[in-house]
Amino acid sequence: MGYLLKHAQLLFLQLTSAELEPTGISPQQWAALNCMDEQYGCSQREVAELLGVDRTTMVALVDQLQTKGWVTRHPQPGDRRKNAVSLTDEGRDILRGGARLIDDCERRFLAPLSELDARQLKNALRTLIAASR
Amino acid sequence: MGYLLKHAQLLFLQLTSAELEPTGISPQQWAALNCMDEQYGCSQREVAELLGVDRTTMVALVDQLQTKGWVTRHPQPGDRRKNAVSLTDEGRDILRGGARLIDDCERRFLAPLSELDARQLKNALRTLIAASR
DNA sequence: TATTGTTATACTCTATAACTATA
DNA sequence: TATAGTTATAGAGTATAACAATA
Repeated sequence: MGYLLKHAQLLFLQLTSAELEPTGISPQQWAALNCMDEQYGCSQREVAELLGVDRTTMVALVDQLQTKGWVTRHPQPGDRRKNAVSLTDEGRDILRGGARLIDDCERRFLAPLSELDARQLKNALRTLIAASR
Repeated sequence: MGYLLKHAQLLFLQLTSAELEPTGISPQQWAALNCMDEQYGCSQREVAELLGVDRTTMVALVDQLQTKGWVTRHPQPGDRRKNAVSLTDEGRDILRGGARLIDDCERRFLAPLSELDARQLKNALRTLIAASR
């Protein structure tokens, strides 16, 4: 089981990394943009929790995205300790472009399986992850 | 898909790491022992290939296992560049003990799924990995 | 010339501890 | 006293380059 999960994960990561490489964004950066878009105006802390990374790791991640001009930080009005992170227009473009490429990766990755098997695989993984909380 | 694979892999790794911790062996070390046992007398290079790690990484791995007295290195008679790695009696004991613990982890990990779903999950992952070669 | 094992080195990803500013 | 963000630092885990021994 350990071997299967590790190697499947590595294969998909390599696929998406290669596909996103020309756009200058990493899979992790894309995942961060995706969180920020879905949860508009949420704090760095909340994005970190959704991604499952440490809040110190999040600092560097947001730094990178800010340097590229894809996100902005502003103190939240209600609680000035928190940085609300939100996407710029260019960030939204990058997010959308990346989503197309990642969807394509997923289609190719799952191509060896029937549509039913692919759906069941995703459901099984979702069940295992949800059960561990 | 990336999220699902990454987090499922991480969960299982944490489970096995914690379970093996008292025995002083890591999941990766156990996997190495398992390869060496199945492919008796094979070279470091071959084990590295099966595990999917670099040959330089393999050196440190075998160093650790040798320090603990679980494996031995001897030049292969046919090709003296190669180190045949094989398990000591104690290494075989560790391998067997670890196998019991890992089986137990897998049972607990897959418990939220029906037996059929668990079997299909493993088959799907195997298919995806095999298709990528 | 190519391959195996080795070493030294560096890079990536991540977490821990200590600091600041706010609450 | 506790929390959000930050910084510096250290620890895994990994790969790259160069070298010796062997083929």
